[in-house]
Amino acid sequence: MPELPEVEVVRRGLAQWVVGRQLAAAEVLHPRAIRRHLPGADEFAERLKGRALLSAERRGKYLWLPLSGDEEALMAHLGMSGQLLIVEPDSPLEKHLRVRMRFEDGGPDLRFVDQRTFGHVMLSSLVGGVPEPISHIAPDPFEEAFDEAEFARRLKAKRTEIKRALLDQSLISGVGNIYADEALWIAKLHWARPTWTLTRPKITELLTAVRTVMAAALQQGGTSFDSLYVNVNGESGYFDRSLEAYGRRDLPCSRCGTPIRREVFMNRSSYSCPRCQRPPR
DNA sequence: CAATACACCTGTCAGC
DNA sequence: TGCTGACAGGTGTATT
Repeated sequence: MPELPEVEVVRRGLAQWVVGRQLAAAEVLHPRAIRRHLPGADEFAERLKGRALLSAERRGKYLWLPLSGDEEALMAHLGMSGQLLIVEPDSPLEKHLRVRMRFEDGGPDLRFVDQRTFGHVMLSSLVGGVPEPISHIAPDPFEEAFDEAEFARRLKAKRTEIKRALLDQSLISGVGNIYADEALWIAKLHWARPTWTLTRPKITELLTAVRTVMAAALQQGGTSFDSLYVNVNGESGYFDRSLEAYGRRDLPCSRCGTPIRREVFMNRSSYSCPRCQRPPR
């Protein structure tokens, strides 16, 4: 479940179902799932044993659960197809189960399931409350720490296109391919618009669009085109019905009726309205 | 330094 | 029916 709204849906599920509980055992079923945990699977499992999960935190698309004891956390990134599921301990093992965590209370497992294995989990120290491996990730636009003036300054200093900048997690985190296209559609900006030509008011408008579309998506439980994108209980979100650009090739723009076009940019799809979002000269 | 191309995976679907 | 190629919500690393 990848972009910010979908990850936030998962964070809320974790806060409800695993925070406050004590881990009994962790089992790594696929080494690739912990490839960023350099000490390896045995150390990962040993270090988790007996630790309590204190809270559920998120920055952009990264999740972490601070642990009792030392200043460290269980961190997760869902990649393209990762899921964190809460399931009864006796329920059948999922086909793509990568890491299984069991609890002292005998209650539901926390399972990391990931078809494509682009996601990962690891243990990491906390630096200023944030996992050390994501110190290079910028705050997301819902955080107190997000500095709009700083974002605007860095954006204008770039020599690249606006969509590439929106997807740059070191500039602003949490935005992915769907919500980048949706926010650009709302702000009537073409994906190729050079960052340095944007005025400060237009940048503010774009940021408002990013926050608006992500907040709306969160209210609908996120965007789910298929069963890969589900909350901790396996349920889909409904925001796909509200998308204005993404995935709507040849369908009429809701503002002007012009068919939405699909173009390839950065080796992935970009959807936009040819009339509302004029390409730069 | 900054910007870009590519690799990393499994699965589904359209077209032949 | 296969088979092939395109495509899928992301990001770390290597290369310019």
